[in-house]
Amino acid sequence: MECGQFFNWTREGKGYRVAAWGKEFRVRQEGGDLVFSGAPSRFIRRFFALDHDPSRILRSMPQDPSLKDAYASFGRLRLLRQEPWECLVAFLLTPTSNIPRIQRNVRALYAETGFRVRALRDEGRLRALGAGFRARYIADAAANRRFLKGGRDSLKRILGVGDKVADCVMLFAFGDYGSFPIDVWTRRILRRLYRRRLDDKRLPAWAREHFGPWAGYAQQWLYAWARGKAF
DNA sequence: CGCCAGGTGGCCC
DNA sequence: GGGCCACATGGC
Repeated sequence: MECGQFFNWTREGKGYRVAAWGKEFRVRQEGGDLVFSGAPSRFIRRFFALDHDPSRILRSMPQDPSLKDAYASFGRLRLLRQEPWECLVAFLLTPTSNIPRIQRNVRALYAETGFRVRALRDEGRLRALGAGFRARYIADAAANRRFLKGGRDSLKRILGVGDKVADCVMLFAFGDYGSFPIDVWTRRILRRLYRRRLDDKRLPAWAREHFGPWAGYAQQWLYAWARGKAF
């Protein structure tokens, strides 16, 4: 919940209230159990990707000390299966923002519009909610939902969708688990730990190749690990 | 107050 | 295709 892949939640008691796939439900972790209410278990298992096997995913990658360390701290996280439109709207709010602000913007947008397309076409309203220059991106996306398909090239026709946002939507909503989104953090990580001399432009392809078909998990472990370290 | 933030589009050459 | 830079605002 807190590792920056998904933003539409609030803390509630010992757990979270979550809004996803047009539903609202509660979850909390108790030891190895996931306790929930407000949604069917079938949905919960799928959303939280409980069918994924993190240790097997780790073993599918080339091992190195940094990756093992990141896995030791964050290996229990899962890549959630997000609803594509909700995921796109959230990540259109991310450029040159920060996690607390993104989450606040996502929650305000959800509270105000429920992510309904008609409401999100109103750029002025989005600005009033604090989206800043990103308001235009979302208004454009709402007017061009036909490009929201499981393909990078189609996604990138939406204003505000570049390599990074496209990779996030492919990874978090379309199940392209080899996707390795490059942002300031993951760029820093890859440069410092793996490929100091490689062009920025080549990093996404390099990471996909290096970590393999589950590279997205490596990305998420390393991201969570580095973010807590003044890396 | 100044720097940075899960980048991108639109210029310029 | 690469190198700038504005974008709108909050966190720290």
